[in-house]
Amino acid sequence: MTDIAPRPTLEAVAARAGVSRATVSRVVNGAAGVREALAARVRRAVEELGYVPNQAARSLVTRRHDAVAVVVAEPEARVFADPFFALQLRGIGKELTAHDNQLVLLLTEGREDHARVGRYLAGGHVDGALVFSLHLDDPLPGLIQRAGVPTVFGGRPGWSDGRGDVVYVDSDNRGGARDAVRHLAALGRTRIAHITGPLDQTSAADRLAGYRDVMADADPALVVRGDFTPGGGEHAMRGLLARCPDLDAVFAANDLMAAGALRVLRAHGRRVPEDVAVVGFDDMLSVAEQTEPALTTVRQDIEEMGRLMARLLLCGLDGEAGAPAPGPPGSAPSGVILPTTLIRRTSA
Amino acid sequence: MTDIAPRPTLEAVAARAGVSRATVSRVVNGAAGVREALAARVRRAVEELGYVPNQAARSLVTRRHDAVAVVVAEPEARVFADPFFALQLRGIGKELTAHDNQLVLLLTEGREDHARVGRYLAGGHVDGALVFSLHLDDPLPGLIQRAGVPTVFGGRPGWSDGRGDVVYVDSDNRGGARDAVRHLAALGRTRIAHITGPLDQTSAADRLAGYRDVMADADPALVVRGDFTPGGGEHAMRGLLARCPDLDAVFAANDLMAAGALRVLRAHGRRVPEDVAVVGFDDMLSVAEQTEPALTTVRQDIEEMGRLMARLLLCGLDGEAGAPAPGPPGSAPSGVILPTTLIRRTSA
DNA sequence: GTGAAAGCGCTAACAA
DNA sequence: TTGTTAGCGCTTTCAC
Repeated sequence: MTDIAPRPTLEAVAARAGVSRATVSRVVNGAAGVREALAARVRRAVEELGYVPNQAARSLVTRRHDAVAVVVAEPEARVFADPFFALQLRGIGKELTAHDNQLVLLLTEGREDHARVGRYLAGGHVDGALVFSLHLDDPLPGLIQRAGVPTVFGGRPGWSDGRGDVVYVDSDNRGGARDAVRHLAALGRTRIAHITGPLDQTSAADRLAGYRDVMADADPALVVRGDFTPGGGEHAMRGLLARCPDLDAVFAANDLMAAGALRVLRAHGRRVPEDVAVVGFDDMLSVAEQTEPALTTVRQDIEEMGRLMARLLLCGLDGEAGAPAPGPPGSAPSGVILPTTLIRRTSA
Repeated sequence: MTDIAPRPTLEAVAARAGVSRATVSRVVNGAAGVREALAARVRRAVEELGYVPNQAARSLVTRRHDAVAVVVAEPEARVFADPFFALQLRGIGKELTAHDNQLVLLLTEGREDHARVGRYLAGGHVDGALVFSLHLDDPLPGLIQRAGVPTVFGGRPGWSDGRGDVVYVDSDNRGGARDAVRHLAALGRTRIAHITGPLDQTSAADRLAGYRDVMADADPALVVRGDFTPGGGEHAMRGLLARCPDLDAVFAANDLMAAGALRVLRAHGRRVPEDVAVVGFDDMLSVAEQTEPALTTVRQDIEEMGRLMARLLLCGLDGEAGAPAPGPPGSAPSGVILPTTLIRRTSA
């Protein structure tokens, strides 16, 4: 611990420099209109006293905190296991830092924590929030809305249909899925299966929708539900193989499940891509490049998503109360959809 | 974004409840000495108005924030890749939450960010800091000390020799290493090699010291430097095999490197544990249980370390200025060392 | 038990 | 250009 040296105040600096508090404030905040001679005196006093502005006092009057909360409604274990978040966070961090904003990471490990997060946001600690991983029935959005904190969501919120002004950033999950399935079809595959993610997440639902866009009248038995984990992918693949032994392609809703599916296919003696072509989603390099064979997948620019979320939030913050997105004023729910690209490797 | 509804103040609640601000404050903060009837009226007013205290105003007077910063001086990528941090963070999070404190995660990606972190801490946003992953030459401790923020370090700081009042929590790296090497010796091994971590981290240095405690006059060629990564472990193992083909045991300074060493040993046709016994350090389950053969290793209770760090910090915070650790007042550098245990699996 | 009043350290009109 | 002044919303003596 450290000695609790009473930190010098603006007042003290002013006294030492022989000026008024207002002048010191101007210098400290880089406002124009202070004669250089005085400014120098002030800066020296600041230096000598080791003055650092009291943020609480400042925030009390400016109502700004230059801090943004990132809320991840997901148990920590998953957050840290998933390179997805790491990348997204990096994008966010870079953008925030560039605008001199602090990133405050709020972890929640279960529902009990949501109230705490709600209180934190409502307490006016931060200027805005970036919120991830909402499931359909999540109470957090409600809490946040009530807290009145400007928010940008990561991924299309499931309930965006109902409510009004929702800003979010998402990948083109549906379009990407369509590309993946079309690619398989172009390869001449006709029995194309789909392993979905948990359908209470819009990303999973949208990818399924993309699959259906192309495979409008496919055998329903070809669609099986997964959970975005490798184990889930294995399980789903086994089920698929049992029900539809004649399948010749699989589109998995993410790379992790595709990796699981690949293992099961091999164990069952199916060659990839000769017998069964496989496409994933995410282009999570640590997975997609390591599988045997390397995975053809749909790439999304995750870091850019993060950066964009931060930019959108900051930009809305600047524009005062409303008008967050660059869209026309009074425009409806504004989502920004980032494009995806199919990355061809060897699995399809 | 959301409409900027002017949040109700204490004043407003007081007016609505027909009492003074002081009374509302008392009720809101759970202070005793308010007649139940009044308290009920106040609570109702709070409810109706959706009142939430303005933390900036509160902090301005109380000088408390009920928030603790966790500073990880490590590129984000590593933080999120390493289950070590996840566990530690979980421990910290649990303890902080239990005491109604917020965890503010400060990520740094390179030296440029250190100044920003320093400013943040000095700005009085948090009551204290938990700091990790310091390398020997890190400038952060200096910044933090100057910021005058109570701090607990994760892992023994390299410079603790010089400065005074440093509180830290660490595993018994040296003792654990001794146990590991003694175990190998007890198995009858005599040519016991050691793959170290980066020696500018005290954990690595301490483990090396433990190895030397037991192998005082071992062939220096048996010690080779690694970097805590699997690749580093492989590289080190190859070097070892080339220099000392007669080695019959390896103690790696962490599980990741042990896993790499195991791969190389297998590639070279050495059987584990028959020809070469291998021991790791950490007991990182996702690694140690997955290796072939399963890894004998030194376990440290990482989550407990995190919890303890938080407890120490909070406890110091309560005790006002000084006396952080439970040690006698005026006691020197207080480090808390957690015990380790050897976990026997099949590799040794 | 309850209220009145004095700040916490800062910014932002407004005056000078 | 610089200083004066009035708060920001809250806690906390100190009277009542």
